[in-house]
Amino acid sequence: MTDEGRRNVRDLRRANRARLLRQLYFHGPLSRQDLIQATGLSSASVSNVVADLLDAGLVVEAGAVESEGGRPRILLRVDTSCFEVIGIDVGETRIRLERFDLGLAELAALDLPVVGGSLDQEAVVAAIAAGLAELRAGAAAPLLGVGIGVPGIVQHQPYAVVHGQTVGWDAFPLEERLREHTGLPLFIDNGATTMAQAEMWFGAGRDADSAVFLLLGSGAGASVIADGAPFRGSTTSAGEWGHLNVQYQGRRCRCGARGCLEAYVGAEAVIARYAEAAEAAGVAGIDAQDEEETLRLILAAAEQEGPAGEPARSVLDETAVRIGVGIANVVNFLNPQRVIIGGWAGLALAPVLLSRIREVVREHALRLPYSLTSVDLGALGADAVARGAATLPVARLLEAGA
Amino acid sequence: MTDEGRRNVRDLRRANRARLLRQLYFHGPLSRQDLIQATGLSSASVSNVVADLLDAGLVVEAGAVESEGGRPRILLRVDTSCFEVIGIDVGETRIRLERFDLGLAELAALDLPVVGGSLDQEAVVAAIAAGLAELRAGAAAPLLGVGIGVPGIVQHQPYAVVHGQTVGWDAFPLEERLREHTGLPLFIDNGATTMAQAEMWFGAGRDADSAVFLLLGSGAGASVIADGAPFRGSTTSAGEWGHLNVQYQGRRCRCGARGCLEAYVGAEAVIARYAEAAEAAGVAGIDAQDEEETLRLILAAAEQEGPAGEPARSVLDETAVRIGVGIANVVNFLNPQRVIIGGWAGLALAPVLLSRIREVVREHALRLPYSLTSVDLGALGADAVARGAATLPVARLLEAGA
DNA sequence: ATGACTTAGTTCGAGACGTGATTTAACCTG
DNA sequence: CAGGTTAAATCACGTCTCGAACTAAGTCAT
Repeated sequence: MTDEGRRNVRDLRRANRARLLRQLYFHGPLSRQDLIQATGLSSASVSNVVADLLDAGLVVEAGAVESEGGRPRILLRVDTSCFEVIGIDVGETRIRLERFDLGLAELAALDLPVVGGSLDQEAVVAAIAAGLAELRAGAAAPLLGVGIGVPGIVQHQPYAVVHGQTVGWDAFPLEERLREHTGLPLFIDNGATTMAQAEMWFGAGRDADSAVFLLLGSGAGASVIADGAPFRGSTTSAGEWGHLNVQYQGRRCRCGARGCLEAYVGAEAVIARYAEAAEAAGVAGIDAQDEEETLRLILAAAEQEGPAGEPARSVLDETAVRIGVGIANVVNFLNPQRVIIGGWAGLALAPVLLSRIREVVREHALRLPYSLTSVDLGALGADAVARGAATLPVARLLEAGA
Repeated sequence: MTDEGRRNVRDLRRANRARLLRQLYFHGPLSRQDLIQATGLSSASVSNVVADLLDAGLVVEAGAVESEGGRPRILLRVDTSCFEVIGIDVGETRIRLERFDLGLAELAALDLPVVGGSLDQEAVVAAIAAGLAELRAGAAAPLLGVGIGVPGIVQHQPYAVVHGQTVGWDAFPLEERLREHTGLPLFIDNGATTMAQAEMWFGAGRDADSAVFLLLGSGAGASVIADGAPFRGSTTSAGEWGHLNVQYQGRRCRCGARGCLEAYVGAEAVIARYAEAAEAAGVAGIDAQDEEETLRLILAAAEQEGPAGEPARSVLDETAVRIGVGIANVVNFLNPQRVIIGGWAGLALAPVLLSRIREVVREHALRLPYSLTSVDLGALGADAVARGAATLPVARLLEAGA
C-alpha cells in the first residue's frame, strides 16, 4: 500500500503535468495534438498544462510541423538548458564527476584519483566537495541536484548510508557528511542501479519496461528493472546474480558457498580457471599487470591455433555456458523483455561469446519466455554510472512536474 | 508507463473510494475517524465517500465504539454477504471449485477428478462448466466473478490463453472456451500466483510487502510479490522457479532441458527418483493410486529402520538439498522478506524436511540477505490456490471501488 | 487576391471533487 | 436539564477536467 496516491484536485493536476512532461522528455518534440493522443487528456487540459509548463520555463516552443491544409502544429520540447545536474561515479580507484544539462548532454567532467589503496571515507567526502565546487563554478543554469553512484548497498534511514563490503565502508553516512559541504539536493544509489538507469533511459533498455542488466566485472552482479523502476529487495540488496547456485558442490566461491555462478563467470574466476587449465595442459600461464590486461590476453590466446590455444578456448567456452545458464535462469524466473550484458569484463567477453551464450540460453530456457527475450550488450560506455546517477534528480523533477 | 493514471476528478473519487474500501476490507471494522487517519482524506470527503459505499450496499454499519464523553463512533465494515465469488484450482490431477462470500469465507466446495493421465482440454472445460453450474445453484448473493488458478503461463491477448508446457497445453484459449458456458466475469492466473495472493491476504504473507511463494505440487512453481503486488515479467510468465537450472547436464526435465530444479523437487520427480533408488537398492517399489498417496508412502518408508528405508531417506534428503539451494538462489537474487513453501507436495514434505532445508539455505545464501529472510510453511491449507483465485474478482472490486 | 475549407489551439460554462469552517447530532457528566 | 465533548453532516469556496463554442493560422480553388 504505497501512500503515494492522489488525494485532491491539485495532486491530480500535478500528476497530469508530470505525465505530460515525461512524454515530452522521452519522446522528443511533440505538438499539443500529439500530447492529447499520448496522455489521453482533453485538448483543453493539454492547453492548460502546457501553459503551466511554459510559464515555469521547463518547456519551450520548437518550431512547427508543416501544415496539411490547416493551422500548423506547434512543437513543444523540454528546455534542456533551464537546469543542470551533476552525476558522480564513485569507483573503487577514482571518482568521476560530470555536469549535464537537463537532457543529460555532458557539459563538463572531472576525474579525481583517490589517494591510498582503499576508499578512505574522509578523502572521498573531501574529493567530492572539492569537485562539486569546481563543477558548479562553470554552471550556466541552476543546478537541480547531485546524483551519486556508489559501490555498495545504500539504505535511506532517512539519510543515505552506504554499506560497501569491497571498499571497507560500514554504514558510511555519506549524505550527512556531504550536507556539510553543499545545500544541493543529493540522490545516492548503488552504482549498478544507476548504470542500469542510464541504459534504460538512453541505451540498450530504451522502450523496454522490464530488463535485467548483468554487470560482469571482477565479480558478477545484476540490476533488475521491473515496470520501468529498479526492483529492490526488502533491504535494497537484491540483484546478487553472481551468487545463484548453478552447480551443487561446485567450485568454491569467495562468498564461502560452492557452485556460485560467480565462481565461474567473473573476471577473477575466469582468470583463475585459465591458470588451472593452462597448468594442466602444460601451456605457459599469463602474468599481466591487472585483470583487464589478463582477460585480454586470454581472449588473444584463444585465437592461437592448435593445443596452445586449447585451454583458453575451453575456459571461455565454459564461461559462455555458465553465463548462458545464468541468463536462462533469469529468463525463466523473471521473464524480462531484455537481458543486457555490461560491466567491463562483460563488454570485453561478450562480443566473442555472445552467439554461444545465446545458444545456451535457448537450450535452457523455457520456449515461451525465451522467444520474447533478447540478449544484448550494453550500449553506453564507461560513463554510464555517472550519467545514470545524474538521471536521479531529473527523475525526481519528472515525477513532481515542477 | 502504465496507463492507469487518474485523469479527471471522477477518477480521483474512484481512487479515494478504492483506498477507503481497501482499508475497511483488510483492517476490520473502522470508524470514519479511523478512516480519516488511515487515508489522509478530510472528514468531509470520508463522509461523502462512505455515503457512496453505503448507498452501493458494499459497506454497512457495524455497531458503535463506546463513547468517551462525546458522540460515539459508528463502526463500518464491508458487507461480506453482498457478493459471492467462485475460486477454482485447476491442478494437475484434479479440479477444485469453491464458493466464498466477499470476505473469502468458504460457503461450498466441489472436487472433480480429471479422467485420463493428462489434463485434456475438453475435459477441463466440461468439468469447470459443470462444476460452476452446480456451485451457482446454491448462491445466496450475486456472483462477482470466477477466479481460476491454472498450472501454466497465462497471457491476456486480450482473452486469457494458457501455456502449460508440463500439462501439454499450448496456447489453450481457456477463457474463450469458458465464455461459451457462462457470462460471469472470468479471472485467470497462474496457480502459484493465486496461492501467493491468498497467503498475502490471509496467511503467512500478511503484513509483509515482499515475499516469494513456492508452489510444490507435481511440479514446482513460484510467485514473487514485490511491494505488495505480484511481480509479473514482461509477458506475465515470471515465477518459473522450477526451471531454474541447478545442475549443468543434470537430470532430464519434462520441459526438455537438463538440470532444472523441477527434475528434482516436484512430486513427480521425487517419485521417479524413488523408483530408481528403490530398484537400485533392491527394495520393493511403490505402486499407489495417485501421486499424493505415493508421496505419503515414500515419507512412511523413510521411517523404516535399516536398509529398507534407505532409498527413501536418501531421496528425501536430496530433495531437501535441492529445495534449499533453490531457496538460497531466490534469497540471494531477490532478497525477499519471507519465503513461503506451499502446494500439496510442499505441505506434505516440508514438515519433515524444513529444518534440513533451512540448513541448506544457510549454507548457500549470502549472510546479509539470509539473516533478514524467514523460510516457512504456508499458513493456508491445500485450498490456498482456489481461495487465491477467488481473491482475483475481489481485488478487482477493491481497485474499482464499485 | 479572396473566400471557402481545414486543422490547431484557446476560452468558457458546467459538473465534480476535496477542503476547512460551520453546523448538527449524539453522547456524557453533574 | 444545562454544559461539555466528540462524531458526522453540510456549506461555501477554490480547483480541476471536459465538451462545446470560438479564434487563429494555415491551404486550396477560383
